[in-house]
Amino acid sequence: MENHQIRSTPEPSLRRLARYLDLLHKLQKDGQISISSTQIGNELSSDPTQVRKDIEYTGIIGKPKTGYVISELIYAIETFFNWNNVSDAFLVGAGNLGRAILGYGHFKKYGLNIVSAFDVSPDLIGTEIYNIPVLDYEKLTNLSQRMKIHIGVITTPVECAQEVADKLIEGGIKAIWNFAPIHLKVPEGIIVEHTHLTQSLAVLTKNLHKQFLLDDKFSGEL
Amino acid sequence: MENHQIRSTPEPSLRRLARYLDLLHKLQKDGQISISSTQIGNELSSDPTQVRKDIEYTGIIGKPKTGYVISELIYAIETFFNWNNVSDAFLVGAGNLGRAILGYGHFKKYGLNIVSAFDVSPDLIGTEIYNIPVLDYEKLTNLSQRMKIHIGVITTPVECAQEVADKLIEGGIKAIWNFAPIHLKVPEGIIVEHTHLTQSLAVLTKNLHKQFLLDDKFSGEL
DNA sequence: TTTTTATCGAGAAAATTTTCTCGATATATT
DNA sequence: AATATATCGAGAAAATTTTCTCGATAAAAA
Repeated sequence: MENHQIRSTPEPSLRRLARYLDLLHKLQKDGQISISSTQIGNELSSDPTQVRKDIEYTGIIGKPKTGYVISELIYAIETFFNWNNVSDAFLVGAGNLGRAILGYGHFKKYGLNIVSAFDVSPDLIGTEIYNIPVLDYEKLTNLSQRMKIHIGVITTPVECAQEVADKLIEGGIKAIWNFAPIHLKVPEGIIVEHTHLTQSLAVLTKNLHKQFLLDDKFSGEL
Repeated sequence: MENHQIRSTPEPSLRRLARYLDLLHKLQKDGQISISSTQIGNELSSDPTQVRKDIEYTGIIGKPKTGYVISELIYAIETFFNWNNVSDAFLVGAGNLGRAILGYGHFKKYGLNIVSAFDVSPDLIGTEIYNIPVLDYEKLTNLSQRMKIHIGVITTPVECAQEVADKLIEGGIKAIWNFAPIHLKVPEGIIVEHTHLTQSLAVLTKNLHKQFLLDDKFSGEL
């Protein structure tokens, strides 16, 4: 009973694959037909071998000398992430960030279709944001059960995030994309992806700090 | 000339440290005085040894049996990231996402103070968003030079991101927080932190997919 | 047609990150 | 005061991820 898990793709590879996809869409628009790992590496400042290893996870096989056909590679990555089948999702918390996410119309290309937003504010309930209706938070559990929604996006203030998560799970949700800066406690088998911007800021400021030290200027200030 | 680099903190550790800080602020508000790596591990479902290793990077030393004094640990993490010294920053692109970031008032606690936003839209120029003035994009380079701004946040559409980055660098910016889904080409020594939500979505959907397969339901659909 | 060149894929090696182990020690309990 | 307990920090071991090496091969050039 040691290790029966499926050999799963490393998380860094998953993140890089998403970036390759962005690049591929762009190059395809520019009319390019095929691409090598070397070129991807050049474009994204990463190592060609690593690019090949990442791409291997999608199952596609390239050709020596030419690399991969862009359209096939796009299809392989999308299939790998199952982004050809779009999942409906609910978003809870129609504040600034929620609004920004509702306004970003491209998630459908990444398998996510937000069908309703929920909020407690009477001013918002009944309105539409970018054609997505804002409904009463009280109806969340009932609706997600009836509509068989599997993904919930939490963009509420941190104080209510755990309660919202509980409600979502009660309504049958399987995966939560959490933007509130709190670690959600969820039962086994529920997926949580925690996206908090201060984490990125931590990396940014630390690197900036390091760079300043390397530059040997500013050292007095730091 | 092999490896003269400063032994730098792993990026996953940086991200985790930011999460510890969130937790510590919360527990401090609840009146707790000290905390052990075991408790942090329980709260965030991570390994106590890993928590200790992460915390070691900040230089603080804990006590057996009791752990760390929360206020001291907060101070140590903030100092580690240099978040006690707030840096002024510019944001370019006052659309949905830009607005959301301007509206999130807590970045000051994480060392980032956005002093102005920039946009090309005449409707926006001259207005204020959450008390932050929106200025004409044309004035970007000039102002960032004069105000000695070192950090730029890009929340424009993907098409203009590279051009904006070039302008920011021309204006003397050292670090860019990029939300546009494109790999920016920048000269050596410029820090870029690329935050793109589809990367998180990649991880989320892949895990969800895997979970569904484990559950052995839905396999027909997938 | 033969040679050259660019790139793939696979396995090995290196580097990094996480997890394990354990002696030391501060606090609580007997 | 002596004993028990929880936790730290440091070094070792394990696991994971990245990078290197190289034979095979498809396309282009000679």
